Amino acid sequence: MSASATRTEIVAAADGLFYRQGYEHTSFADISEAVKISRGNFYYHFKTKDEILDAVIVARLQKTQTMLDRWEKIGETPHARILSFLHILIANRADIKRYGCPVGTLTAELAKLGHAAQDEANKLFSMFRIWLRGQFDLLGCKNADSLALHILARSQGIATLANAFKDEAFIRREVADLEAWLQKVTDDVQPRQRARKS
Amino acid sequence: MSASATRTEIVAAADGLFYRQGYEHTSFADISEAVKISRGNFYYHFKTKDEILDAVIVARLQKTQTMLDRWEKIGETPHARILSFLHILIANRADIKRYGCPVGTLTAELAKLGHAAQDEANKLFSMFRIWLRGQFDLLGCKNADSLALHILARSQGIATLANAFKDEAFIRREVADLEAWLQKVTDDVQPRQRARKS
DNA sequence: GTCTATAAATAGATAGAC
DNA sequence: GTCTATCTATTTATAGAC
Repeated sequence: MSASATRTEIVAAADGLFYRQGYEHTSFADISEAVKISRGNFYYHFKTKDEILDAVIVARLQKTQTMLDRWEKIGETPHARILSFLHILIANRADIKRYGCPVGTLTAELAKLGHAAQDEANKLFSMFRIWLRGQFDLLGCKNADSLALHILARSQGIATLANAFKDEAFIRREVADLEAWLQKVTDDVQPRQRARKS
Repeated sequence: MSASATRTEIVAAADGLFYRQGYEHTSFADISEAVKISRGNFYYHFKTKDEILDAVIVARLQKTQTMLDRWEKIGETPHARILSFLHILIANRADIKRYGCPVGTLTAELAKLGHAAQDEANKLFSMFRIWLRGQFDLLGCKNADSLALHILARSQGIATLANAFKDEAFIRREVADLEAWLQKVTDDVQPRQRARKS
C-alpha cells in the first residue's frame, strides 16, 4: 500500500481511538491492531506518538472546516446556520452519551497532561467560536463573541452531563431550550422576522 | 505514623494529583513522592490503584456533602443557597482555568477508560443534582430536576471553556448570566419577592 | 509500618532483514 | 513499505528484611 494511504488509515484509526479511549490510554499496539499493521511499520510513518496526535488534530480541524463550509452553504440565514451547529448534539447523541464531546474531552485531557499540542487542539474550539461569532455578527448582534462562547459553553455542558447520566431526554430538552434562546436573540435584533419563526 | 494518618495523606495527595494530572497519568511513584513514602510502603495501605481511586471518590463525596451542609446552614432562602453553588465557579476560578472542574473531568476520564468506578464518580454529580433539585423544589418549581440539570450543565460548560481559553472575564459574565436566570426562575414562582432581589 | 530489592507486564521507540 | 526481534524506560505489584 502507498505510504500516504497507510498514513491516512493510521490517522483515522487513531482519531477514533483517541476519542473513545482517550489519548494517553491509547497505545501504539491499539492503533496498529486496528489498522492491521505491525508496531514496527508504524514508525515508518510516525516517529513519535505526539506526531500522531498532531496529525489527528490537523485531520479534525480539516473535517470541522468542511462541516462549517457545508452549514454555510445549506443555511440561508445566520439563524438557520447556528441551528445546524446546535443540532450536532442531536445527530451525535449516541457517541456523546458514550464518549462525550470529541473537542471538549481532548482539550481537557491535554490540559491535564500539560501536553505541547494543547494550543493546537484549542484551535478546534476557536474554529467554532470564530464561525459562530461571524454568524451572530451577521445577525446584527453587538456582543457576537460573547454569544458564541455562550452557545459553545452550553453545548459543552450538555455533552458532559449527557455523558455522565446517559440521558437522551435531557439532551433534547436542553437543545430545545437553546433553540428558544437563539430565537429570542434573533428577535431582539431582527423584530420584523418574528413571524418567520423556523 | 499511624496507618490511618498515612492513609489519609495518601488519599489527599492522590486527590490533588488525580485532579491536576488525571487519574491514569498519575503513577504510584508520583503519589509516593508527594507523600514522602516509598513505593513499597504504599501497598501496605492500598492493594491496587483502583482502591486508591475509590478512596479518593469517597473523600470527595464526603467533602461535597460537608459543603452542601454548610450552604444549607448559611443560606436563608433556596435562592441564596443556589447562589452558593454558582459562586464556586468564581471562588475556584484559578484551578478551573488550569485543570477544569474536578467532577466533570474525572467522570469524563473514567467514561473513556470504561472504568469500574464510573458509577461511584457519577454520584458526585448526583449529589449536586439532588441537592439542587431540593432547592428548586423548595422554591416552588414544578420542573425542579430539569432546572437542577440545567444549572449543572451550564456550570460544566463554563468550566470546560474557561479551561480551554483561560478567560476569567468569560467566567464572570456567564455566572452573572446564570444569576439573572436564577432570579427570573425565582420571580416566576414567587412574584411577591421580586423586591427582595439579593 | 516502612523500607529495599525485584518481579512481571507494558509502554514508546529502534535495528535490520526482506 | 512492512515485517520480526529487540532495547530501554516505566508501570503496577510482590517479597522479605528491619
